[in-house]
Amino acid sequence: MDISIDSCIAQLRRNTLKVTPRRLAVITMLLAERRYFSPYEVYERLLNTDCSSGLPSVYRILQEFSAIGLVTEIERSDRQQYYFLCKESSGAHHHHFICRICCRVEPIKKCFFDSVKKHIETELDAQVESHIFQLEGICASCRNH
Amino acid sequence: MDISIDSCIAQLRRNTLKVTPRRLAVITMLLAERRYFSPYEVYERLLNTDCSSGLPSVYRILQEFSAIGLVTEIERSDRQQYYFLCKESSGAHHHHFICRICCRVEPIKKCFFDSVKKHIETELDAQVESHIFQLEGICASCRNH
DNA sequence: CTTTAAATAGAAATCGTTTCTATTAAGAGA
DNA sequence: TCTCTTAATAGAAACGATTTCTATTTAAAG
Repeated sequence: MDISIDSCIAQLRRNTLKVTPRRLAVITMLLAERRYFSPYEVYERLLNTDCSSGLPSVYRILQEFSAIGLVTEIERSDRQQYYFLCKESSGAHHHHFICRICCRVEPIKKCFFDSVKKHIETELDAQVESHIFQLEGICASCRNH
Repeated sequence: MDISIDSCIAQLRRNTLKVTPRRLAVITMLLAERRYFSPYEVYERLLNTDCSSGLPSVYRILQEFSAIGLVTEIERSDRQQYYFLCKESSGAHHHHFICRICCRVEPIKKCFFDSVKKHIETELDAQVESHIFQLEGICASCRNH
């Protein structure tokens, strides 16, 4: 099943979050452009539209969306918040590739962690519980350009 | 070669950083306990010693150390700064395992990235340039307890 | 419609981090 | 060992991302 405004609305309802114009505006924006945004960028984009939100509201909306898995947070070296709407909406564990040119994010279907976990646990004699894995580079579209 | 106060001092000299009591105090502290610290924690520990530093100085010292590769920064979900002194001082690319109990950090000798890079590049038709990889769990010492 | 709890605005606070300026001290050279 | 230059440090202040607070508005259940 592909992600759409309707599936997002359904996800809000499933989590008893009200379907408000501001929330829809944020979702619509994230759906239109599949890249990551800072809360301030979202705020800026919605300014001067009929569904602009205050900056604190944007923060809250994005945090709520993140809490229900509607959006995903990524890691950046500036240690600030960035969110995007992942096309891999199934909720299955996966990782992301971020294009440093266009800031779009691609899900990586295969997680290689299981195959190396045992090696690492043996090497360290530790119990590995979680991992962070994220890739950066240049995406197909930006390369052919 | 193992890491020691002397090898740290040599590294300061190599990078024309002066060997000051405050810098030595930070190094000594990080050497004694191989876990990660926030700048504030370092500041706190040095308070009421003969080599205490102001908080801005601690931030600067840790940033300088990080810039010359003497300390390493880790990622945490609270998006704040944390540094530790890695026993793997060779400078070769490697990753880290963080114990969520004792906050100690272990280097992982083998990086599995090269073996999966091609798979990912083929899957995405992208050029992968860098990656973040970090593990968390319970270390050997904390498990046997 | 009414009602109620959730959502939002906007101001203000918070807090990790950085900047600024005056002072101190490391260490190179005499 | 002494002097001098420049880097290091202290402490106050600023900064800026994020959160909190309170009053107001609104979604949506009944």
